[in-house]
Amino acid sequence: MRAAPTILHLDMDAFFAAAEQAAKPSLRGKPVVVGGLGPRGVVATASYEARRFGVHSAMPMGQARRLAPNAAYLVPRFAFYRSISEQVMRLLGGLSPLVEPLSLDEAFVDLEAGGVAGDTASARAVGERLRADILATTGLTGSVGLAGSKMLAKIASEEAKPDGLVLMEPGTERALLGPKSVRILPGVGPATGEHLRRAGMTTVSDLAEAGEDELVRLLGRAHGTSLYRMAQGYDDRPVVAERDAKSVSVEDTFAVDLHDRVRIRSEVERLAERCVGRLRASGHSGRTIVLKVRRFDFSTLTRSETLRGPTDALGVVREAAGRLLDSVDTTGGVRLLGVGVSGLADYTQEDLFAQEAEVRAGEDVEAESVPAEAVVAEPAGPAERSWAPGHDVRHAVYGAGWVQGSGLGRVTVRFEEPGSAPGRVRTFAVDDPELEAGEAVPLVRGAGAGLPVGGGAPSAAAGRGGAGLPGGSAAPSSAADRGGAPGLAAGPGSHPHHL
DNA sequence: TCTGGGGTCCTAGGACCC
DNA sequence: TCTGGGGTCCTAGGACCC
Repeated sequence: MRAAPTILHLDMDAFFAAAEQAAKPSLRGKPVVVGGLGPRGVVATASYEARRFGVHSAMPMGQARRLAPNAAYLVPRFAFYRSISEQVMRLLGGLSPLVEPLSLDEAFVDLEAGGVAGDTASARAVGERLRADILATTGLTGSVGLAGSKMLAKIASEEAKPDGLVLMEPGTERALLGPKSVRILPGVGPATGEHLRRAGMTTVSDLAEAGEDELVRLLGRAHGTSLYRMAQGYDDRPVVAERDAKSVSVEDTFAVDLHDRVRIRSEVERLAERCVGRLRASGHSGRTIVLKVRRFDFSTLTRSETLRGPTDALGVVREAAGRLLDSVDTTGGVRLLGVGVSGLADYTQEDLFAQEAEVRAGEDVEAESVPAEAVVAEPAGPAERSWAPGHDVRHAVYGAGWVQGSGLGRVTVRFEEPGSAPGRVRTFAVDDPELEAGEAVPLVRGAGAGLPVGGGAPSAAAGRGGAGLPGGSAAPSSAADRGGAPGLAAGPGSHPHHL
């Protein structure tokens, strides 16, 4: 808790949806929903126009479509968002060495450690200039909160949304916080909120009045004490730049429940491959293998096994996951499977135990020598389609555009790009030889320099020559996006945020 | 067309050890 | 020979966050 509001929290406004609107002129000012388009998809981000219809994050897509039938529904393009995120994080890095990314669109910055602000006036000036720089560099708006602690800075940025800045003057926090709902405090979700409500506490000042002992009795040691402190506006957590990953996991929800035991096993094996690909790409090995199963009725269970030493060997992880599956009853059907590795070692190391097990398992050396990238790039989920809505394409005659929809052997493309006027729509056969996957066009001319969208070779900034990227990154499939490995593998040390 | 995917942290019980 | 008390590791589950 410091005397000057020098902790900054940045939160990009409706990030995924705003990025799509910036890339697609015809969508500006219109409701846009980004999320899974399969039968079991949920909303990742809704534009502010879509929110007016009641659409919000984590809502099932079906419900969103009922509320906003005329919105544009797009599949997320993580590689594209990541490239924008890197531009933003670079701007933050110019303010301070202490930048703590929380996700692609959110971060804390310690302005005091950066020596760029020491009082209210300078902090506000830095925040406003940052917002202007972000707009100039990316074409997108972000909201800024400034306060003397992380918690208050985050609450401030929430109040600033959209496209604003709120500075909480130290000394005013208790008065500001007191009347607000307990739900604004970090760590108070639906369950804790309901728990507190049943105990008669709905506002932050209710918590402060209840006292620490009462909160600990209700919520447990850790949660109770931290909530009591937060309710008084007290929070001295430092901004931490680098945090070590603790686990790596992959999971798939299937369009229809799986019943066939053989199919379930093969899916678990494929998940193990993807998981190991990601594990290796991040330069880790791990000791504990976790299998996750969500049944037809949404009940979820995990089974784990801890090895004697860390491994990054595919055979070892696959065998362990298989053993864990043996202990799970799947009658009734399975809607989700996941494989994870935790207990990560700092670096990949030679592991005699793992190699031994590998040999016993009859692992063929060939599979082990497959590069991690190749494993990750394998076609993934059942939801993969050739022409996913929202993806960039290029037509030999009409130029750059994006997929508006496809089906019945046809694909509809709108031809426009960030700097153009809203474009018009044309329809082609899905196998039209003049149509190919395209690369994302930089949102701001000249601002995207040195920001390869897929994390591959550096590409010319404003240049959007047809075959700029190798097929792997430019493929319409979102496999590379979903894997996330290219981004992780691309910049050793330069990307403080993990996926 | 009811509920994604990737994470983090905490709790609680049992095993095991001193 | 009627019960201590910690500490650590492992497993499973749950809440929460974006």
